[in-house]
Amino acid sequence: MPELPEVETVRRGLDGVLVGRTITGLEVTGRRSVRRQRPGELVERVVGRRVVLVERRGKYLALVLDDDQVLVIHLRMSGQLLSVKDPHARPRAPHTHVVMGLEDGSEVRFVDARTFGEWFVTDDVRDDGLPSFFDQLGPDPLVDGLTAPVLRERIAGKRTAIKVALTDQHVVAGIGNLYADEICYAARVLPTRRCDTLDEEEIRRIAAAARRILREAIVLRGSSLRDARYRDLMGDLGGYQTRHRAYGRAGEGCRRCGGTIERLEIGARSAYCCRGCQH
DNA sequence: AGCATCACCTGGCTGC
DNA sequence: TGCAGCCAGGTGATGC
Repeated sequence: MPELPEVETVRRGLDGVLVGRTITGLEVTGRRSVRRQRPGELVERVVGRRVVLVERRGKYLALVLDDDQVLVIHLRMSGQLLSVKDPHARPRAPHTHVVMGLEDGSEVRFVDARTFGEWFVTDDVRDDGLPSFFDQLGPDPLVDGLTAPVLRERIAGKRTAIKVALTDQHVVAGIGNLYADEICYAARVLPTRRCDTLDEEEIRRIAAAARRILREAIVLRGSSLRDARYRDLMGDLGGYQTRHRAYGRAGEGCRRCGGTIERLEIGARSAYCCRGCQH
């Protein structure tokens, strides 16, 4: 499940293969991957355009085109982008739903088994050339930074669990179920703690943990889990899964206090934590 | 308005 | 061994 570190890794890959190149073809074969507009409209508006910039906010990828439109891609649960240099030599993987052809003969393929991911093009952009709906997102910890005062202001007065707030893209952009657990664990705060019960020191620890963990996960090119099959643009696995301290470790020992990692449910989502050292 | 819950979707795993 | 049924979760809609 791609979150900020995985999407940022893919963005860096796309930056190398797309910027300055012209999109020579776009084939939409999946029925659900393009749903905000007719697939034919997307193809017509995008083909022939040159990519001038590849940006990211939270889990959204934004390909800024030379006519000021933006091609937006969200991977959601299982979406994968793959760069293929020699398309005829490599058969398309099952669940390939969109194929973008480039002027150098290479392709970028969108593979998405669960079909939650989506592509759409918009010309509703801000002064900085990025989609206007990005205004609805909270600060991106990597792009905008996430200081303790900013986090305090974003969660002020909230009665929800801190984990619910951290994974709410309107509060902070880019954190999903996995990194929220890792951040709460590193901050020694239970994911179930109500936002309005957190003191200054705890908020400071959460903000610091978010910055550190997301940065470290990007260095290791994201997390590839056993079931989900996240790979980067070149098809390589990430390496951060070996650093997980909470997520997916129910019943295993806590590496900090020797307690046991528990699996809880918060709003029908799993949450992993240690009651021994998170409070 | 703010918060909780549900629908969407299917590969892979569990258990009988 | 085969297969039914469950689980995973980001986002937007719906309900309270």
